[in-house]
Amino acid sequence: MDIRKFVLTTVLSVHIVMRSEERYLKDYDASRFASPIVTVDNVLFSLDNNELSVLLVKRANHPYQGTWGLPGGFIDMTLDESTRDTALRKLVEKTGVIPPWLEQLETFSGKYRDPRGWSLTTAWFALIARTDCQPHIESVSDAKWLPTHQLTQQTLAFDHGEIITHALNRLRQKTRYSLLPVYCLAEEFTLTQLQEATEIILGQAIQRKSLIRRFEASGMFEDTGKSKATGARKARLYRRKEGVDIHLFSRNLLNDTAE
Amino acid sequence: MDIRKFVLTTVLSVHIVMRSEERYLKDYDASRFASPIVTVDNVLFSLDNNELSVLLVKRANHPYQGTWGLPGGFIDMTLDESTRDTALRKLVEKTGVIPPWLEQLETFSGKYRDPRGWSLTTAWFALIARTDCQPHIESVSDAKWLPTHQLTQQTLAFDHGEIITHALNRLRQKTRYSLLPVYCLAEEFTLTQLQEATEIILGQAIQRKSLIRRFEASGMFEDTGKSKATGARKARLYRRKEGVDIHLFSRNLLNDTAE
DNA sequence: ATAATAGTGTCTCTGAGACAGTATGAC
DNA sequence: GTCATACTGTCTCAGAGACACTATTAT
Repeated sequence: MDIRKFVLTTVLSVHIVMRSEERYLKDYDASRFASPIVTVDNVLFSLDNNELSVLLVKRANHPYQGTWGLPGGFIDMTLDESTRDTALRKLVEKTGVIPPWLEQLETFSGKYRDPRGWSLTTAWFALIARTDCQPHIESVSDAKWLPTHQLTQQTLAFDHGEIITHALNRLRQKTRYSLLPVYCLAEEFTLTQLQEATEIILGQAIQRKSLIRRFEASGMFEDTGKSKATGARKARLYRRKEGVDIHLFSRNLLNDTAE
Repeated sequence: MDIRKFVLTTVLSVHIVMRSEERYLKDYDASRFASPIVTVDNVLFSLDNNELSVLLVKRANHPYQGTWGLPGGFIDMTLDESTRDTALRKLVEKTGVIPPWLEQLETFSGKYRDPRGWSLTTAWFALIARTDCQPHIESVSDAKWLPTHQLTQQTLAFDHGEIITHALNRLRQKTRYSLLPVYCLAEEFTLTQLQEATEIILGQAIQRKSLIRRFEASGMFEDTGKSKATGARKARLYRRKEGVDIHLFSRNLLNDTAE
């Protein structure tokens, strides 16, 4: 960007109208000012078949009609109290359930990212266990899971490919200093499942011992008392404690791998 | 939020109009749909007099006329190619210079945060050396620096107090795993200045030795060959290397202090 | 010389990496 | 018993915390 034009920009002289705020608000017409197109999009990740996938929906409307894109849409100002509500509403429409992890990713904006004109989308990043949403998704014909390693082959609407890449980086980074991948697992899970989830996301093996140390130090989990057979010795089943926040560690895993 | 209402929400039946995307775009009228009020705000931090301060401007217009708030405003869709441009344009208006650090913080949205109605603001987080912008700011009567420890006493427009709190948390967190505070220093700086900046931001003393280890390991800086007298032994002056990205460390400082 | 600030050497301590060793359960 | 998977013990190693030590310069 050429920033010199900004340096030369002078402060606009402000026409101060002297009237009460009350009266000002009464007369205020939100449609007076040209406004960008505002949407909300979700990057929902899930694990299955040793793959990390992202949920896509086929666009029913223009622009990019028929192209795959992220599940999202316009804010419903009567239903939604914030863009978080919009994100949740759209996710529930497509998956039938509330994802156990939802955080704001980043807002993408620009003159050229939407053919209709200047646009802005607040992107959210979510995790879910595949089994918790698979039945609902299979009932909808216009939704599919895209394995992230096929991202480059798939043409996507708008800048959704770029948004997914940002979300992937965030997921990988957070996996190095938290146990975020548990939110991709079923309610009750084994340490081996958590290890596999972590390894799929990071794309490389980790030390089980390091995972166990963190698991215990986090204080986030409790033993269900149950165990699960997987062909050999039975593995203990854990669950997340009620109302416990995610624990952030002060060191990263895999700190040899350059950032 | 009551999420049951979302679970009950059914997918709207989509009226698929069969016409070419080209024709669709030609007929597209962005003002057809109700849209939230969209703005961009900046949280600009700076250090002076052993204090971390944030830049505020007195609002010239309704709503909150006369109240202090963050420097920001509407997107100019002809000037700005993205909200980053909007953020920069507003910062240059108020400070006269481009800040050496600018990153997106978060987007705040909601039905009630602006009395005019449903609104959304993309907040940006910036750092600058006080000396680089002080002359310009002093020439503008409607701008001031608010020391962050006085945040609770100051009434601010909209949810700007909350936004500043988020930015502060981000700054403190990043200071623990990077050398972000250098962006609050002049072009040429001493290690002691960097240490003091870090300590002001974190609100506690750090080990100079740890800072030096990180400083050397980061590869971000070069010796200017010059040095600066401060009353006793002269301190070496360093500067940031041209075009070098910020280095992220794999461990945090102060990891005793609970997250 | 003294005081003050700049910078070094080196020990401890935490937690990740590595990997050998033990436990459990299906067959 | 064997074999596969689950789990533990314990060593090494990087880098933060702590703090004593040396270096430089104005007075």
